[in-house]
Amino acid sequence: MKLTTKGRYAVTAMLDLSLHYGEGPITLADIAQRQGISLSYLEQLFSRLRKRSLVASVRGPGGGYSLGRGADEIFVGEVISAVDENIDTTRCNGAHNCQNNERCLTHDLWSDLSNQIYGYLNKISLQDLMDRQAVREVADRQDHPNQEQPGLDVSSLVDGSGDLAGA
Amino acid sequence: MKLTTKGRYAVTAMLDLSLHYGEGPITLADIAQRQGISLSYLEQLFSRLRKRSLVASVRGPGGGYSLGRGADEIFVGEVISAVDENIDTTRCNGAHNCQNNERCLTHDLWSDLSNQIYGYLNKISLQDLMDRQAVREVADRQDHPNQEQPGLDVSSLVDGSGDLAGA
DNA sequence: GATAATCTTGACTAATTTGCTTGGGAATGT
DNA sequence: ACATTCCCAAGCAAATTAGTCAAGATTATC
Repeated sequence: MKLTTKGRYAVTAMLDLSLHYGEGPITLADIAQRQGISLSYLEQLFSRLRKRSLVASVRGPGGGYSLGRGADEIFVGEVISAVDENIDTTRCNGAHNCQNNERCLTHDLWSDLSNQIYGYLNKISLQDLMDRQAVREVADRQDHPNQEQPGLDVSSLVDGSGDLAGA
Repeated sequence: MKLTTKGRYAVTAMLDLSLHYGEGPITLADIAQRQGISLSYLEQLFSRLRKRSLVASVRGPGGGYSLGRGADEIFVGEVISAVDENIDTTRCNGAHNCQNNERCLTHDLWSDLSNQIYGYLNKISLQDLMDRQAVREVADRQDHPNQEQPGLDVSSLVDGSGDLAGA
């Protein structure tokens, strides 16, 4: 289990896709601009995401990428391990051909933790993240009712259209 | 939150210290040999661990390092963030001065996840890892009573000293 | 006090990974 | 045809990892 900025980019891009689900294929150029990631780097990441069928692609004009499954069926752990995919085999591979028992034991302790983290991340779906965020925003608004919501509350002051009620 | 081999080395070394708790100070040379990490690299890692008082040091002959607190008071998240300690400030720092709202939103989603992972790791102590490992080993032995336990069950076959009963 | 063991610090370096660029394709809607 | 998009591979600069080397500081022991 590894967790670096590379994985963050991948998860961020997948979240971007999730947020635009239903708008048809999303081009990498769009994601690149929105998330501030270089287009070619995204291409590399999506090449790996596609191999794991975490995304589906449509070529040609009007083409782009969309989620390979529903946002509630794609888990953060999958996304991260898709782009990490290293042939590392951590020194003491298999954890049973060590030099001495002591070393094996500590390695077991680590791999135990690693498995825990991985299991944890494989329970969090993209949908979960979006849901929790939505919940949190509502909670924040209730906690700070006086606080300015730049670009949002202005319109509700100008007219009582209430187009934010459902958001 | 970052999770790399660097953090793994740090956690592994701390686990090594935990396993030898009560034997007085442990030298880095010992850890280096047992865990297969270079001495100088350990020195760098322990320099940071010491600054966070996760370890205590004793100089001179017979000196070495020991845990700064009890193994049940040191959490994996602390150890990892101690050695990562980067001045990164992820592009969109503070998450509130972004170019557009869209980008901010996705970054919030990521930082939400990052906080979750961090919170998770900060609940797992070194003691927890050792305990769970011990529990798992017992469970394994009960699940596979016939299976050879190399280096362990031989002695119990030879004599009935039962020195493993308490382990 | 001399000596050896050990931590402490800093500068330097090789190897690897990240993040990106460039330059070409291949597919496909218009 | 043409523009738009995915696809792919080579290469490359910057950062990070992992390690070496060298010089000290502290302290137990002889």
